Amino acid sequence: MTSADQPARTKRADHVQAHLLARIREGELRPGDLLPSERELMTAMSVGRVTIREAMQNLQRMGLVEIRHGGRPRVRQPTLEQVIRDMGETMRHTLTYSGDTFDHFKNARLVFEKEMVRLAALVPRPERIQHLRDLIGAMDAAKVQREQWREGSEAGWPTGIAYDAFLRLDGDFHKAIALMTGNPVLAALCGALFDWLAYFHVDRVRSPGLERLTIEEHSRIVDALEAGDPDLAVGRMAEHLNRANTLYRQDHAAL
Amino acid sequence: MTSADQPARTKRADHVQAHLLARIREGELRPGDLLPSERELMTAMSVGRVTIREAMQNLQRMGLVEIRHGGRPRVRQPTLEQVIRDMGETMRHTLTYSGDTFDHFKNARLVFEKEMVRLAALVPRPERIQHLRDLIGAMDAAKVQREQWREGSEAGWPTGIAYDAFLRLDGDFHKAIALMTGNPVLAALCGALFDWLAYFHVDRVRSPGLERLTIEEHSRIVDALEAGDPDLAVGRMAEHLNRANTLYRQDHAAL
DNA sequence: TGGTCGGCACTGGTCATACCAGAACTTATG
DNA sequence: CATAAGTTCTGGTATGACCAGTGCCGACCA
Repeated sequence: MTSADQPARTKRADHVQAHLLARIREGELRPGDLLPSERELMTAMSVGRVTIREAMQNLQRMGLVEIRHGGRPRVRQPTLEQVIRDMGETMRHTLTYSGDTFDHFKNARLVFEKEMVRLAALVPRPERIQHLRDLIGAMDAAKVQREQWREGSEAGWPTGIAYDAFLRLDGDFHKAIALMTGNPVLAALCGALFDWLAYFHVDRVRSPGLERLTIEEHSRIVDALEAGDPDLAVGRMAEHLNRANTLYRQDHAAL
Repeated sequence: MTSADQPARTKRADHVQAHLLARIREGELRPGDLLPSERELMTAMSVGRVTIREAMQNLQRMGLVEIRHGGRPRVRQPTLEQVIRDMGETMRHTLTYSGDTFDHFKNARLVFEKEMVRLAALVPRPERIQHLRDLIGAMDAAKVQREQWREGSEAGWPTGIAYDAFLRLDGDFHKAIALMTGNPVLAALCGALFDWLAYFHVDRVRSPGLERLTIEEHSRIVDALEAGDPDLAVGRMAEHLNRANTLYRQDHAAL
């Protein structure tokens, strides 16, 4: 794909995109710099403005530039986390309409999280353990807030996730465990998996008392980590996720 | 992100995109169906054609529709593999210019592959083993071809990977191991990791005799799998990848 | 009759121009 | 000197025209 093959006679936009990409690659345009305006690029490259726009939007979707109405485009340093997060929408749709992919995806996350907690148990640094406990404490505080929401609205669903603190902290917890491996890529992936699946989580509005259970399970995982017992930690993580896996809703629409 | 929040005052294109997305979600438009032409949608939704185009191109980037010059857009069923593959370009750039992310990424793959081979060793089904051996046999055959290429051109590099058979088979091998877990998501991820890193692989033009070494290592991994010895398999996979990890070139451009 | 070849209609791709809307810079004003 | 008003940048959209591939269908030929 993206073939920079010469015979690509079609799609001037791709040519423009490749040109700008090259200028960024070469370091001529560096993160934070402002790119020329569409009109400037238009005349400079002898193409129409729509062509420039198409190329720019591609670059924006790649996370390489940032476009704001009224201001000039800015070169951006793409982060793995950023890139992964931008897939969210697509991933959601794919998971929703790919049949058994959803289950395989949940299992893949299970495999992943088990390995994360296993590696984390091998190096139970005290301050990391304390961080995890702090997160659990925060979840305990957030529990109340969510219970209040519970009696409120039935939630206007799938139009985006109204991120409540509890859910966010839940994700942070798992991410923090992955971060104990010392590898931010693994942590980013862990966070992404959580976010993608969180969209299908239904426990936010049902299952009262579930927060307490989640907190307990988290605590026991931390205990295992602190004890430096990988197998125990893996087992408890597996329990935790397997229980949670029953709380996803898989709404296939006429498929 | 993607916030379907109401206060999204700007960007009619986003509205159009959301509308089309909804029609696909609802099942009104199903994979394989032809969408209305840009001009039809334009009049139907009372917006300019550029707006329609922007929305459609976003959907295309998401892998939800397929646009061909001269024909009507077609709804496409996005595959996890497809989605992951489309990230290739972006991922390449990110890995190239994110400093130590590259090393973390390699380590993440190491963690991942080790777990894959561990799981695979737990269920050493004979036909799977045979499949792996077949792949190794094919690599042996492809070895010659690549050695011929070696004396040829120095390779016009980074303009896309001229996929030689050996490299492809190498990726297939790792993917096949991941597939032994029975989870296609893991296999897809495995293949993606390989492809992304293959871009930085330099052993295609140097290190004569390296193919033989690769084949040997693969064989020994299969032996361990056949023996149903997870720890041994993991160890051999780790050796294999650690050796290979020295053969990536990390060309930071003026950063 | 059957197959091929041409042309027409339809589609996306691009251009040019004009205008709207948000951001930023400049200037006048208290 | 600070703030507010206004000018002039920027991207976002509409319109109409034309170019360039695709596909359909009918005419022509063997």
